[in-house]
Amino acid sequence: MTSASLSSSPLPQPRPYSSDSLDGPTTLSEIKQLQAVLIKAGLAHTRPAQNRLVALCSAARPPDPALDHALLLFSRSRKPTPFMRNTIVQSLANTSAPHRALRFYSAAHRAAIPPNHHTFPALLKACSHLRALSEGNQIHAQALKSGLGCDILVRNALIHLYCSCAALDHAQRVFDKTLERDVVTWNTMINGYVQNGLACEALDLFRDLQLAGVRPDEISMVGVLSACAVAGALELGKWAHAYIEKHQMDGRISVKTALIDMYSKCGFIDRALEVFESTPVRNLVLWTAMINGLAINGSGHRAVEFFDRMVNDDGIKPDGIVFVSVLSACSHGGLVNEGTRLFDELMTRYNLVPQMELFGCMVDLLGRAGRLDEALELIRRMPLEPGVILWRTLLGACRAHRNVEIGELAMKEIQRREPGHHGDHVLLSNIYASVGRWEDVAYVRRAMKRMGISKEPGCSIIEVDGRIYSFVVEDASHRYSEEVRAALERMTRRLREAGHVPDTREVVARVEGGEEEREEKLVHHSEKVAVAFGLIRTVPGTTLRVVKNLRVCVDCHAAMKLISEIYGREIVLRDRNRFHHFKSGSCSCGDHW
DNA sequence: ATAGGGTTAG
Repeated sequence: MTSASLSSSPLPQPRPYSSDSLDGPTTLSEIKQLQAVLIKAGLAHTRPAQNRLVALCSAARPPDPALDHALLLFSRSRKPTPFMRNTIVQSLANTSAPHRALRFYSAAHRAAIPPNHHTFPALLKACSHLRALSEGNQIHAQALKSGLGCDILVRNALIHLYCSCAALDHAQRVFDKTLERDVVTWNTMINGYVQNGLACEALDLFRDLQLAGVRPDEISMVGVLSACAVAGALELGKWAHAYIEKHQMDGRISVKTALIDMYSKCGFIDRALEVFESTPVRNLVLWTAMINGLAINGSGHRAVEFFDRMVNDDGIKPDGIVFVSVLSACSHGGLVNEGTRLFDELMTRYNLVPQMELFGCMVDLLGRAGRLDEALELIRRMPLEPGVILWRTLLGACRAHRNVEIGELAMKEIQRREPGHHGDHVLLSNIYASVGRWEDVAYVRRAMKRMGISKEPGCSIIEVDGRIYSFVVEDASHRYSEEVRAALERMTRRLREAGHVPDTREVVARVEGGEEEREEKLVHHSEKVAVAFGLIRTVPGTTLRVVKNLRVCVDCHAAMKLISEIYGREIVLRDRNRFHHFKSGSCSCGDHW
């Protein structure tokens, strides 16, 4: 094969900037041309030619037709090579039907064709995609039996498998027993922790990587940035950014994407925009990160603007994911008309079939805007069987708009599908509380107790001097240090002096507990403890950044506003869904969350 | 010679 033989066909041009190109190197028709040339030259049946053709198929875009062609080549081959076989397993593992990889392998296994150290990573990858822990365990056992259990590729794939299946203890065990770790080993474990929401563990592991004298690469840095995004750790994220620039690792679009995501999720939207504007070539994922950043930081109009820019200026076709972001921007910003327009275009202009999540966005959009009847109508008329999440979204909207009637209806639907989810009962209780129906509040709480439903403990983290401190509400005052206890007491006193009246409507305390006990619970809400800690550990005027795992309660929200005023501090509080920027006594969310 | 790890939502 010569390059001249393909010179008339349009070969993919080298990308000027990004190494994460969206298009594969070759199309199927180019592969077929090459194959024709090889046949004419009488080389088509040689091993290198067959290997090369299959490899090209597996790298082609769009992959599926090329993959079928690879399977054809394989079936017609008189003597398929292990390379062909492994490449096909690999490609099948990366499709939307990864179990085909396992089936393909079983056929070889039955024919007593031995696997090699490239077979197992591909099979394990298929299991990772399928979250198939037991199949993965079997393959683990086979790898050990084949004597390939020590191979670094196999071990890395095993770590990846266990992380994908949320079996972090298994992953950690394989990691610990892997003594000759390479950078991929570290990256797999770090990203595994991040993907399971364990940011602190991921960051600790990154420090271990450095202590072990391993040089982090771009993917290590993506992992660190994701961890910072999860934890809301801006200072560490800035450090990582500086490190990336110092070592010239900011060329990849995935690094830029991770930076945008990190700054957005740390509430530093201006820096996210700077990174975005400094990126010359943008793809869908990068745009999505930016649009989502605008969405969660409350810039609804700009999110829609960026979405239009992406489509019109860059000619990028949106997918379901970016639609989730832009529609959630619309619902937080109350942009009902824009949201409806986009939802229509989703089908008419982009030929996408809306999935459940997108109906969820629309229910949220209508519900938040107070158009509860329309939201209910949409759920009833949608072509899919509405999932529990849609009803839950509607229930949340009923809380915001104090609608008992539709709220009760939504709750019934939820209970039929998934009883025992604590948040639903809390929401219903809050709806009753918001209209003063205290007997019903008490009833819900008794029901929760009877059903043995407990509340997920609130947890807040705050970063001070590059270290992350986390505070969990469950074990109240006796677990705090003397320093934290005293700080919390002082802060509570100052709040009272400034006229803060505890608002216990959203406290789900034991019914027999009196008002005093419920007020006491409020004091110990984790975001208050984190802020009290931040107030004493940072110099006056420093912005406090807190990340909470649950939605912020009405009392904490009011308290934060007051704290921002009396202490002259900005507080950026990220809750389960969104940001609250407290400044001079008010909040960016306009008290709607 | 070719075969591994990463980014966006919920």
